[in-house]
Amino acid sequence: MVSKFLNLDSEKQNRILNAAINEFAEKGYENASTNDIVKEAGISKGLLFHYFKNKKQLFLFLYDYCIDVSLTEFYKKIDLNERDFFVRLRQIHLIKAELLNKYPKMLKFIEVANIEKSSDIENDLNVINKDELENASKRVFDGIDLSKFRDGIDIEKAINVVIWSFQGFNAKVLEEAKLSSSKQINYDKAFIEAEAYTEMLKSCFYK
Amino acid sequence: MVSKFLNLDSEKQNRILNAAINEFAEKGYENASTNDIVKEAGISKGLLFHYFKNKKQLFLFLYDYCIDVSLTEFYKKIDLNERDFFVRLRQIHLIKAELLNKYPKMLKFIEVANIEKSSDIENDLNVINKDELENASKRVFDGIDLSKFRDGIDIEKAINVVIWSFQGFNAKVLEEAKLSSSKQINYDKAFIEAEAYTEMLKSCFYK
Amino acid sequence: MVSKFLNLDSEKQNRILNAAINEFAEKGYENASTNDIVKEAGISKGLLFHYFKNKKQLFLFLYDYCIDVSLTEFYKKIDLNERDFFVRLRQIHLIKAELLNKYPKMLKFIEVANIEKSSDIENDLNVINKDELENASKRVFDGIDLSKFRDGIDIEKAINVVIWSFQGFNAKVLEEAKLSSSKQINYDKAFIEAEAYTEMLKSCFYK
Amino acid sequence: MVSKFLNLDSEKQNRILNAAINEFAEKGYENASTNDIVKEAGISKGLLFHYFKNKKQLFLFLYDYCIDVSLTEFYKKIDLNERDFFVRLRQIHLIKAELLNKYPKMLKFIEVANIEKSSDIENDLNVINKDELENASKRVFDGIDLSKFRDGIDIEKAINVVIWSFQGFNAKVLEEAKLSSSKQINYDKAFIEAEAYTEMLKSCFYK
DNA sequence: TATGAATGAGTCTTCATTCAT
DNA sequence: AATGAATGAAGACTCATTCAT
Repeated sequence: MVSKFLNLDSEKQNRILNAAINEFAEKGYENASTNDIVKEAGISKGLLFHYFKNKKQLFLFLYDYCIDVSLTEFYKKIDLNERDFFVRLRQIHLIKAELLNKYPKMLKFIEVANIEKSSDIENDLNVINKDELENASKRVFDGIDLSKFRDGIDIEKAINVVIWSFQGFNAKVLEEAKLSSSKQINYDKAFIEAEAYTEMLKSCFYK
Repeated sequence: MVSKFLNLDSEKQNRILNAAINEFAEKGYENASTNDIVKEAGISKGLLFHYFKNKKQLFLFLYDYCIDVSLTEFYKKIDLNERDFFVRLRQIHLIKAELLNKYPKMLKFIEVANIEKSSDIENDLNVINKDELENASKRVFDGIDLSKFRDGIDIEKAINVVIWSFQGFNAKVLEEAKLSSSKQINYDKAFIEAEAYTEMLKSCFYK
Repeated sequence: MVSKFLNLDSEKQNRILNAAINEFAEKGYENASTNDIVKEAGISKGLLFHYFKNKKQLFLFLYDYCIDVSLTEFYKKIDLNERDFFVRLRQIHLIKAELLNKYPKMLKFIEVANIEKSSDIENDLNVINKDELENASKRVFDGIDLSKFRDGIDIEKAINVVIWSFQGFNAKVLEEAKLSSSKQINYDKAFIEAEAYTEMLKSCFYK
Repeated sequence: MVSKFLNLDSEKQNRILNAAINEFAEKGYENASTNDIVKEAGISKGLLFHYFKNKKQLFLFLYDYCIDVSLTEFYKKIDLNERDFFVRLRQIHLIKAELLNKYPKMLKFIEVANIEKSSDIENDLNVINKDELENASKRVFDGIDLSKFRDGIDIEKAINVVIWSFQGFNAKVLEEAKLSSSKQINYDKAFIEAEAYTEMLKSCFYK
């Protein structure tokens, strides 16, 4: 069924893909309207269900697709020869920002999908989650130069602390942007602050 | 209107409260069914709308209610005389765990509400968010003994790193539980690990 | 049941009466809300149904009541000694205008009731219609001096033509007011025009 | 949306049209039930709203449709070469009676629509009213031979008197039928009476 | 392959009416 | 007499999904 979809000329394929990703990203699973998707994609009601047996399968397919595309791009861009952990981490964040720029809806869709509460979806998502994302986040730190870390330190934990710190930092930046009058991220300020955190954490965990 | 509800005998009040919190926590705003709520609460269709003029007002009331109840309990339990940051933080997490145990759906509801995408809800929620929660998270660290922090360190940033680290740690514990066969949190292991993180961070930031 | 209502102190009686007449006049039978009536009257839900077994009975009672009150006032004001048909007719219209001023909702209610399509109501209304209004419209022209009419004319038909003409004229005045910018009746102009019609019809039917 | 409806095979189109006109004519706008309409038309709930976005749009469409159909038929039948006012007027009433026979519900619907109090409807109706009906009622008396009227008479007023008289006469005939045992109009008697009124008015206003 | 008419269970909400107090 | 909590059928409308063409 889905294979039929993959044989479509890519222009139509993309129209459908974009329309659907957009709709789900904007409204979440339950609230997204297949009606609006076909309208936006310029195809008929029946055709969508010709390619995807139901809304759920469409959603799950899109999730797979978005993960694939973004991970592929991600690994294309990352420089695994860079062995310094903090430099690598900064790289990762920069690439994320690039992807967010290039595929804003796609990443929003992934985020929305991971939050999705609809019991219809939740279970089936976890399966893919494990297989695809888990080893992705491992590979991302392959080949890091561990000798730079202070002796006696639990390196795994240290790495986690750094990663979590930057997760938290990102969330803070986003939240501040949302509450600001301009609703815009102040990238310069954020970058300077990020460097300060980096220095602090480096002084904690590096020799 | 809501005042009518508050005059109800508390048994029925609780049945309605629990049914509604449960439903919203499980399915989110849009997908929650007022039909299912009344069925679960064992009341008639009309009665729900006798107390709450519509689904939205019910949701907003519940949000207020849940915030109130959990913050009240939180401040009743927290010992603001404890001035050590790490001890205080451990306290906070333990209280959170307790509350999660006592009112599992309530906290899930709050979380779900804060994520809610439904444009119907989003705006009205932010207002309450800011006023109530913002200064709550400030008070929680009132009276901390800052003299214990290493000289020359940016204390605010250090505190953020610790908080974010434990946020990440908690998420990891939950995720691991979800993927485990037992679906249960292994509290002993988690506690030991948490202590290790605490020690590591203390050695980073404390004198 | 209704007799209970009539024993009420007249202040409360009036509050209920006015609230109900108002509501029905404004929204018609089906669309009127008993909820709004009790709210406006400042009484409880139950009390209304204590006095009137249901919405229909309330409506029918009000119809009776309004007909009674307005007819009573009407006969109190009309001068049955005036024997000239056209003078009497002018009198009738002036009294109608007075009543409309004094009891605007009441007359609007009667009008709305007579138009009412709700099958629930329609039949039961006709019964009262016949008994009460029929002989009212007869008495109104009691004692007219028929000798003033041209010989050989069918007086009944002539009278009908005059009555219908003024009915039509009134409707025209109202319609013009509705479509005008001020939404107000231009009474001066209307009066002059009415006199012209009167003269024309007099010259047709009078000796 | 409505265009979808117009492409329907006319059998089903008519089923829907008749069911809806019937329901609205019988119960008025607010009280009419879309449930009953689809039941009567033998279509599903969803289909009605596939063609008409809501109850209001359906009602407004029907109004347009009914006006169109009845005016078209009316002008097809009327003989604008007949220049005598009274003959023309008789013609008009005969055609009305025919239409009433052919499309009883349609005309009742139009009447009901013009009376409609529902604020939802009232405004949107007036617009169409003015444009369509106003100049219709003018054209209907185009080309009347005014030279037949008595000199010195206000012809416009005279015409109004005649029109209003027959309006009143029609209402009387209908009312009498409603109150009669047979509930049927006695056409023979009505015709004779109408002729008598015609003669009387002719002798008033014609040379 | 492609269409879009058709379905009907489901949505939230209203409202006249009842009844225990 | 008076209250107002409680009912549940009915209201308009939505939407994923099917199917004849």
